[in-house]
Amino acid sequence: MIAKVIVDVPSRQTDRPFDYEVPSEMQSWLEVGSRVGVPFGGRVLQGFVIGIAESASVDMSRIKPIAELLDAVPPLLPDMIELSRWMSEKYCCSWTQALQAMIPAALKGKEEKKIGLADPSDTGMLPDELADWIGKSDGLVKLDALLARFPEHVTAVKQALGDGTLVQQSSIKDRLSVKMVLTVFLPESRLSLEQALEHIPARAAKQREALAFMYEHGESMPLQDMVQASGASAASIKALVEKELLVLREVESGRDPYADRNFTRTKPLQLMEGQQAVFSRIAEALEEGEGRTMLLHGVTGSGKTEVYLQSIQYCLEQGRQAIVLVPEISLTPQMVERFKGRFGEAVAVLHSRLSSGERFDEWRKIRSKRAEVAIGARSAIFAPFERIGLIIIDEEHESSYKQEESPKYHARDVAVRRAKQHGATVILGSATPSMESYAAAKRPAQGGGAPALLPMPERVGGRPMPEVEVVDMREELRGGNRSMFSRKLHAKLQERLERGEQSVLLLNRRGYSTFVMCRTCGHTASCPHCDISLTYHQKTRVLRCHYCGHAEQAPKECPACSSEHIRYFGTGTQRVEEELAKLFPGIRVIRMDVDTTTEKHSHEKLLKRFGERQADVLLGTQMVAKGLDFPYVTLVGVIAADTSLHLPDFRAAEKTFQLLTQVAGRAGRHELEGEVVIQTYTPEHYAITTAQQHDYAAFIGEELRHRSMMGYPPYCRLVLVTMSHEQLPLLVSVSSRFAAELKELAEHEGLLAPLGSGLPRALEVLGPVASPIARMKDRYRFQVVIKYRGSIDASALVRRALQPFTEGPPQKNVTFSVDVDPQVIL
DNA sequence: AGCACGCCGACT
DNA sequence: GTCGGCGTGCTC
Repeated sequence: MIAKVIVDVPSRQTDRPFDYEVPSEMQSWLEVGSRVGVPFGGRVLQGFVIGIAESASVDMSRIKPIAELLDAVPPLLPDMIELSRWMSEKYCCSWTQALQAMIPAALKGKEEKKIGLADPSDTGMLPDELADWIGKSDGLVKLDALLARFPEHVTAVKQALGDGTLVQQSSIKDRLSVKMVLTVFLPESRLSLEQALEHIPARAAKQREALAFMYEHGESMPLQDMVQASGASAASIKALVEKELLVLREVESGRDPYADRNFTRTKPLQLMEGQQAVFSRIAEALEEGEGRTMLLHGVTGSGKTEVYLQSIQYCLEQGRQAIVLVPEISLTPQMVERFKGRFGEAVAVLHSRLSSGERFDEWRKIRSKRAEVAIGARSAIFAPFERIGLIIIDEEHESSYKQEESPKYHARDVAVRRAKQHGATVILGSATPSMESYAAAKRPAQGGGAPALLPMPERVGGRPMPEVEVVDMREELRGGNRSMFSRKLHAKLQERLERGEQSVLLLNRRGYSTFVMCRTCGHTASCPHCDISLTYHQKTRVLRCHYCGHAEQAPKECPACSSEHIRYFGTGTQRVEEELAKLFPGIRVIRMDVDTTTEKHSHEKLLKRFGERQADVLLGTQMVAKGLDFPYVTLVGVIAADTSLHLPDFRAAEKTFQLLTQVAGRAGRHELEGEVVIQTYTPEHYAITTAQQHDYAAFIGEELRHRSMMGYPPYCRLVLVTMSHEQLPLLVSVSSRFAAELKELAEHEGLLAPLGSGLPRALEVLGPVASPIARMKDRYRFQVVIKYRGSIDASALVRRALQPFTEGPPQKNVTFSVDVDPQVIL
């Protein structure tokens, strides 16, 4: 029995199956999808079994046996092997990268070398210390631990391994990094609270409080939580520990963060007419089970989530499982609560804030069939279910569904593919669908029938869309108002303050713009290794590069002209905050931006405070636009709508429209009516006028016209190839040779001929040109963009064009990075 | 990706 | 005369 194994080396030369003999004792356990440890080029590596065959495809004498089987239950299912193959082809990544993306990080095994004496009685020429050390730990010791302990004996160890005194044994060790958390316990033999309190001085009120709190709460609690919840200081808890009234111990970090919470079970709600119509269409598709994709276009507040919940219910009743993808940012405890409330323990939650152990636990819940619904961010699309019936992608237009590291997959596209394998239905939900999805849904389906578009144009309860006012800031300036607040927004904020209602202010600014500039000569601090400005971190007064991590002290004087007039440009939100404080003395503002949300959970904490009405204004960047639902928010203000409109990105208008629509939907979701004020310098731009009217159809009409004119998606597709090297001349020559190779291949396939009647070609190769970030980590970067129409397999073309550069020996140090369907090309 | 095998400069 | 530099080539 021969296993075809993909070995964990992400290089083009090893990106193919290798044959291994399956030892007889493994034969009944090993399956397609098993994870194994195999000898490969003198070491042991992790690999995935992608196939099982009777005989090998190379000479038997070269074949080695599998060293170990790493899991009792294969972490991958056969359909996922096929999916990973498809991914590696479509996204031009190695097969092992695609496979690795599908399983939790905890299952990324690494080789661990151990050594021991070949003959326990023969220590050969080993120094005594070494022999003692090895002898003490009955048999085998970790090689790296030994070398760390006796760095001076490296050569002796090598020699002993060479002459056979020592033997080496390798195995694959999972990196199940377990986080330990300081936890407070009640002592096992404990006094009653009354008795215990007698041991505490009467004046130590904090200690008494803390103890009482602990008795009330139960057995144990993480120290951090205890401090927060009881208001006791760590010092007073320490005092209690010293008195042996409490015990402090390190325990494995909170597995199943939701285990101790009681979710109130909810029943399906009565669907409104609009919801019902959509639900019936989904139920139909679920009945058919033909792997259809449908676009649920529902305005904000139209009750999409209830439709999701009932569709999932329907799917589960069919005996199939469901996956729900949401953008990371909206995967909040409230969101989780809605799903757990309906489906209880059958829900597994996967998101990046879990520790790798917690993630692994949730994943195992799915693999062992204890969960039937998986909800999570992008990578939850790989939830190891066996019979998927429904995949829901909420806010499908969100760019976070695209992974920016290899494999650079788009969860939406992977979902469509995976659904085909399972005959599952895909629901793409959004108030502002992406151009790609909308165009695809409008296209007549392959099998004919109605377009796969499910509209939900009305809000639940017939609540009106909020009134949106657009303020022309040029007018304000002409009227002598040089503040960043228009008179209208100022007046409305004042009103909210007087009425005790809340406001959300959005400073529409993509990326981080905290930089340093000399006001005398205009010099800006930039990274010495990358062509990019350094980001200023106010707290530490450090300038840092986002790409390579380079950090330096913020200068007191300009390095170029020695001027002391250095301007620190804050996040922008800081300036708005200052201005708010000036205009409305005593106003309580919560600022949410990269500066205030770096710490874990800070995001949730800030929102929680706002929800508890501890502030009048929530001020922030993009992140305030997503998924908030606070009943007392009756005003949403956009400080400057056009900041993202004029970026050199063909999606700038789409992103702006989505953001404005999204943020406008935050107002007046409950009894109180909401108002929205958008400030802009280009009030006539269609992205702004259509957002004001809540008119997606008008926006998309105009935007599609532009895209068609300029030849951008969805009228074509793109592949971005970025090459990098330390030496510019070499990079220039390699990148042009690559572009030439592409053109030659395309020419040969007849793709470069004009399509006739003045239409452009089926495929164009643009570049090479310097990348937008022309240098990163001391490497120059050039890019080539492939623009193509129709059903050309551009990935295959790129892979073929890449061959001479990866197989041949010359200049193999030029690294190629391929991004299929890139989010940004400029 | 590693690690081994293989041909040319500064050291005991 | 040897140790070791990392250039190319293979790994079932």
